[in-house]
Amino acid sequence: MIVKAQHSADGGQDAIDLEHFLPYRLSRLTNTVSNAIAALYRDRFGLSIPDWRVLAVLARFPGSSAQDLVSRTRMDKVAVSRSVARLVERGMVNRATDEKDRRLSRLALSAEGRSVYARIVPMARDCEAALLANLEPQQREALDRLLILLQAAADELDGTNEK
Amino acid sequence: MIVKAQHSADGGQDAIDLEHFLPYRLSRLTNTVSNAIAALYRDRFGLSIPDWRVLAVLARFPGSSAQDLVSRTRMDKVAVSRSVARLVERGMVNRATDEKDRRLSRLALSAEGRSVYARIVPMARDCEAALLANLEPQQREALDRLLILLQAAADELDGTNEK
DNA sequence: TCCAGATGGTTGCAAATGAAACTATAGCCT
DNA sequence: AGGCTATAGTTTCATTTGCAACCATCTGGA
Repeated sequence: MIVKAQHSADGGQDAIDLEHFLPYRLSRLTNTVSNAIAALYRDRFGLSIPDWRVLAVLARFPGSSAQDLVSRTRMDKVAVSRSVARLVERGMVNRATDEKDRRLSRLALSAEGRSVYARIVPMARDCEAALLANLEPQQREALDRLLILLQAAADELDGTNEK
Repeated sequence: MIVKAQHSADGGQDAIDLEHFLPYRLSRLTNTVSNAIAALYRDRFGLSIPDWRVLAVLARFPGSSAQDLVSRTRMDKVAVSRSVARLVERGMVNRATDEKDRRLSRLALSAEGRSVYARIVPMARDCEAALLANLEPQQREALDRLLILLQAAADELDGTNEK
């Protein structure tokens, strides 16, 4: 049984309805999308979303270091370290120490990694296509612009609160 | 040092650039927003985002049961149970067993809870306003429509993969 | 050359999260 | 009434996550 809405003591104009609260809506949307995709990768290939991100970057930028992965995926460096370890372990990624600077690893997909990646790409594309299926071309452009603006505002917000 | 983009063996037209991949962009945006907000609530009031969501729903729907909270916040029932326990513990929420059905709890904000809530609402509004600050009114409407469409598509996607 | 500080990356630990098992109560069907 | 099934909510346990401490290597300056 769902309780009916009620106004708070002072009239309710200062209450917030989660359903219309932008951060909540974004969070809900992202969670739904991520869960659907995560299930897909996990069931078919035993990969997590972080794993997939690492593969995607290495497919495009072979020879990246872990630090490159951090900046390109915005993942935590610990998460990158662990994903890479898993993928090396499973033979999808090759790691070689850079000869010039022995602190960094040069990472790249193995043949196996490329093969897995090639099989995932269509699934990822299909997911994206399904999300966008009901949008007109101009709505897609609008979405693109909005996401850019929102991300910029969010970065601003994050930076402001920081210190 | 950032490695330059390279094409994969088969020409690269089947590679995915994370920066333009919608699920990744959504995830990134949501994480930025959530982290900024979480820091705000945590620093000022020691509340997590789940806690805040419970407060928000109880402010608007006093007398909700835990189950009502689950459907209104889309949180996991375990998360709801834990948030409620914390909030009761801290004196922000009152719990009473329903007399008609002794399985359910009737939850409501205490005076303290209302007071905390009243102080958080302006912060939440400010965050939302900051996000939307650079959007024209018609862009905000477009955003609203897009979020509805995307959420519907995401629900569809989720339901399809499910079984 | 050698030391101090910076950078790349991993490990350890503690908190957050989620699935599944469990307890308690209710409602239905005979 | 008795028992079966469903629902509300909590607890337990395994996994994930993130910070901070850590080790290794490099770089620049005395």
